[in-house]
Amino acid sequence: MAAKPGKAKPGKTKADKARTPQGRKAVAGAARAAVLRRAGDGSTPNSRQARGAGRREAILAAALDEFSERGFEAARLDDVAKRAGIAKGTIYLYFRDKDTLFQELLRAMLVPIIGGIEAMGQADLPMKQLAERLRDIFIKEIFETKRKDVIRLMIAEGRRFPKLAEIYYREVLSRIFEALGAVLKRAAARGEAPEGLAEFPQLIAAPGLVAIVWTGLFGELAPLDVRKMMQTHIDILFSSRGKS
Amino acid sequence: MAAKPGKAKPGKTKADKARTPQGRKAVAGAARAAVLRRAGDGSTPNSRQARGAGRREAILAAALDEFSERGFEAARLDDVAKRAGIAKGTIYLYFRDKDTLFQELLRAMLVPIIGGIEAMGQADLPMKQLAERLRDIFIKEIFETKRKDVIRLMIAEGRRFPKLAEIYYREVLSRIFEALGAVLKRAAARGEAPEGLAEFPQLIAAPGLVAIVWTGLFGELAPLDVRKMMQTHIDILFSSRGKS
DNA sequence: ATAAAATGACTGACCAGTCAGTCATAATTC
DNA sequence: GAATTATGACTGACTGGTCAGTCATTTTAT
Repeated sequence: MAAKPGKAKPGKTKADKARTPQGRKAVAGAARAAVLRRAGDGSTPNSRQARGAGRREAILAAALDEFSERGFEAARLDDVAKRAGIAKGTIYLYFRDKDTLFQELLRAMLVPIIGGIEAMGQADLPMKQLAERLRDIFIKEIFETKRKDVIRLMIAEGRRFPKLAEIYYREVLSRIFEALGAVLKRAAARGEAPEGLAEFPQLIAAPGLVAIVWTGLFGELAPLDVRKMMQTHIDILFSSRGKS
Repeated sequence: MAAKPGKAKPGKTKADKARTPQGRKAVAGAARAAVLRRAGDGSTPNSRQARGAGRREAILAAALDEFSERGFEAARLDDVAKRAGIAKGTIYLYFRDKDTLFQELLRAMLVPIIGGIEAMGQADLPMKQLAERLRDIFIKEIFETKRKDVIRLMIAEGRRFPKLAEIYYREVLSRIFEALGAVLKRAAARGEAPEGLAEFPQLIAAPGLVAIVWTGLFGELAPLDVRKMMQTHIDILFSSRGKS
């Protein structure tokens, strides 16, 4: 958060040229070649656009790793650049500043979550099976991917990005919980879900939150069998005598 | 860096006196007077000792506010000092560095939690009542106090302070969950708690975690009736047909 | 040849931690 | 008990290092 442009005047440039360090040129050139090879290694005789798109992806991926390893404040953009195999300045061709990079990262990772889940509200499965499928999706699509790190980031830093929290709530959570609430209400009418649960869909999601927070803090210290925990939870909520 | 007097020797003092900057003296004096007035404003004709004790407290209180408002990295010790009504240097008389201050703060706030809870394992109440009492303790002693902010801090920053996470796990969580597990096992034997729950006491605590995280992120946006949510949870876990 | 993209040295703000100096209080002396 | 000296809690200007963001220059694509 420092913006003190000042604006250097154009004009005196000629005089400076002599100062350019030469020794470095060769080295830098080599490193650069490697980078470019990497960027284009897929196959396409990389057009500008293709490369540009790739860059964005690379930056976001690197940023995710750095941010989730050190947190927003402690993460250094130099490291993000290094990890992405580019120079720091390049980041600024794709993102206005550190804040923007962070927010676009979370937004891009979090919003797509609804897709899969919202659709599920439609299928009219028995509640327990639906819950089990939900659990599988959670484990496969969130817990075992980097999305869990994104959620961790949201939890850890969300407070200082209220706009981000709002987006996440509006575009993701409120929709998921609304769908869940509807499903739960129907299930309760059929006697497949406890009364009152529909009002607090958070209680369905709670073990997921526990899983993410616990493994983040005590993962090595005291591993948690997440699938089993969630199964236990489901059995308690949706069947007096669970089958499996 | 310069001379290293450690305690100026008596003798040459006279000569130096002239060098003392004057312009500052008056200003500094005034500021100081204000500080001292504030420090002693309670009533005690502040003795050295009494003041010293108060300072530590004041620093910890200020640090809690700053840390939980901005996070560990972004919090500035100058602001902590300002909030505590002291100078930055003073912090270093009581804490080695920023890390230490942070860790001692969390440790001091978190460890005492066990006291109340562990005792409860003894009383042999019906499970549901025990759960309700637990919920009341949580709401009164954690959720409605600054301890919830401390837990939030632990969640947000704990990953980068593994030693702290370990202490928290060993000295607090493992004990609480062990006690809870035992209670749940007995309750299950009496038919008052679902089988399997004893293995995952985290499931009892889950709504508490939800409460803390939710209110931190979406508190203003979508308030959550924490007590009601927890009651719903208890009713589902511990009675087929809840009474209230 | 020209434009667009990328680079990385550089700048300036920022902040943890230091330390020489101050001064209220305590200890000692007369 | 008044005057003198010693103590150490407290201060805040300062240092050294860090890092977000800029921009003149170089590289690449067309």
